[in-house]
Amino acid sequence: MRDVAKFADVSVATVSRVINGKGDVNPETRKRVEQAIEYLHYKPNDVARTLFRGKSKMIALFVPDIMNPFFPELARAVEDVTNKYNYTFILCNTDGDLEKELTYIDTLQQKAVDGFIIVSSTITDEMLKKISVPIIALDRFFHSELASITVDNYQGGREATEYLQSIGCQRIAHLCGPESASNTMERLRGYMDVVRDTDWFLSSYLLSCNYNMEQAKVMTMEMLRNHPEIDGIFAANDVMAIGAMKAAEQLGIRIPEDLAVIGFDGISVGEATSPTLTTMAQPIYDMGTRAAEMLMEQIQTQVAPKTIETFPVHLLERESTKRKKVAHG
Amino acid sequence: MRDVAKFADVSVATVSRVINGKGDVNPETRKRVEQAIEYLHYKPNDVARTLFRGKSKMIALFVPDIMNPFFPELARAVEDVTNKYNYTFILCNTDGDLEKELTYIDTLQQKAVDGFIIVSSTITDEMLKKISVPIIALDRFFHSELASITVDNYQGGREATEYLQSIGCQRIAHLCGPESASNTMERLRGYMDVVRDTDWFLSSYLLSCNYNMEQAKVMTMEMLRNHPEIDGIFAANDVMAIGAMKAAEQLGIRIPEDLAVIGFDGISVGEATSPTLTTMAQPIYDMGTRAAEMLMEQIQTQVAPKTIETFPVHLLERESTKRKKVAHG
DNA sequence: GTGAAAGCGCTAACAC
DNA sequence: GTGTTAGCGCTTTCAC
Repeated sequence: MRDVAKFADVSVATVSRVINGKGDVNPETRKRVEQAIEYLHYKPNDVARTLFRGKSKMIALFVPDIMNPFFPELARAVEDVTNKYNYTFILCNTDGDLEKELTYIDTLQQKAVDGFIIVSSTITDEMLKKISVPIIALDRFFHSELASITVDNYQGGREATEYLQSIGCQRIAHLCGPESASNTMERLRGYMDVVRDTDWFLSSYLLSCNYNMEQAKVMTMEMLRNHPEIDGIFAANDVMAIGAMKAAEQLGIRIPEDLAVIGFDGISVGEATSPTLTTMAQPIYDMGTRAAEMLMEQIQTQVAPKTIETFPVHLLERESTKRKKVAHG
Repeated sequence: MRDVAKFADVSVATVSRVINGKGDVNPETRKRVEQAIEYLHYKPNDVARTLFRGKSKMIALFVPDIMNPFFPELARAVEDVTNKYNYTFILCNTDGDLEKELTYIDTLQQKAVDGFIIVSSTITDEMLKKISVPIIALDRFFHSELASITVDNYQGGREATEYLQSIGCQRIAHLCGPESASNTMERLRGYMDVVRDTDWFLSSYLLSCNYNMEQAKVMTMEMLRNHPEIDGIFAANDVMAIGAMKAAEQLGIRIPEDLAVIGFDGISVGEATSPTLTTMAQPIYDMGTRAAEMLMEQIQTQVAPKTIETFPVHLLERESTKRKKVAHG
């Protein structure tokens, strides 16, 4: 910058004015400075700016694990928005581990990140207190004091279950995610409200699986052996639904003829399985976009409106439930 | 920091010494400073350190698209290593777009990132010249002046093709990736060296598909219609292999009985399809780890040894090729 | 319209 | 063993 100033025969202050387009600069001077910048290939040092401003134009996204296909799409959406605003995007895998989250928070705040978007089941007040910049909860709800973007998980759980009924399923099991995650608990509630008062419901139709495919497969296999009467499975995410389908396949149970399977999320892998997976699709990319936009707004305006936004889910009917509709009941 | 100094009744220089463990500090003074730090919850400002040092302890990974399941695993590996070294990890989706890459390079160097790991087919000398920090090419080779981590793509292509022959395939087609990518060109060369001199090979058995599932499906469908004699497909990545399987399914062609399919990469989605996908598996996580370790080393030692490392691939035999072995020829 | 100078928070000479 | 100070590269009052 000093070089530029010298070259254009002005002071660094003027160079700064030109770069930032702030303050009045004589058009001729401006031109001279611009040429000097061009000629010297000058690029402002962002670190120095950050030091002065206390803002880095970086935001971070915390996800439990990027290897679950749900999250790359979310990450992609956030990155696209941050690019639009000329921000830099930092992705952090937390493994759902509070320690890791806390470490990331410290490190990143020392680097003056301007905001956080967090997918986490382990958000604590301690954690929130540490964070002095805007923060948005995504995919999982924490409490009403924290701005959040989620889908209507309860409604989704309900619809998925009712849909299985509507295609003729008489015994519907549910694969639930980890208890700590608010989203899966809501989906469970939706399921329970449909099945609780039926004459067939058994508590052993309810499996707790940690959003994990391998585990879902093993547990489903055992359940289907003990309960051959099950003719429908609602899995709380697509990855578990795929595990359930693998289990059925291994047991020689046909999908969808003997057993209908519906997942939750709408990840594109669901199109790659055979049969393709019916699912309650979330508008994943839109949610990521919205969360990022909201964060940008909070960063720019300095106000945190604690908005709670809930997106709808929609039924994506594919092969794993494609039966002729049957009258039932 | 001034607050800490005041509180501990020392100068900022001493505080700095304590924090960095450099220079001699009287044990008692040290203790006092440490207590002050503790008491005031002091965290050093990393931006100021970066400004002074010219190094940010951040590295960036460029990938074409995080939504291809191959890359999350790579990204995960890199992140794990950067965490180990207390570095911060920045993920960038380039969409294979040179403009985006160039923009990222500028932005990040202004933020003083310490190194780059780049998965790209569009690396240019112009790009390399812009980068004044260590850089490693991953998954795709550029030229011998640039350190790189790849697999033996030629050997993999060869083995995949020979394997299809060994299980009795008589007419083997190949789905190729984008011409600009060195990896797919090598796989193609491996395939060609096996089939070129056979009496059955036709140039129309060779399809160019851009690593894209939808496109692979459409093109495979057309090829299988025109060439019902094809009984084996080697796809240059798993995503295209899945597209090919979808195409076969839609045409009522049975896998593996009528048509054997082998992919390349070894992404875990290959286990979720049915039939599960046979593939030439790359040690994805190891490659990511190695690239990151190599970068860390170059950053620390300031020397760039231009190492070219080639990892082996191995055959992962799954259902999409599970036939009884047949004598042939 | 432009320049001089202070200061963002830290580190590394250099004194003492 | 510890304090003083210059300076990393930038922005922004405050004079002129």
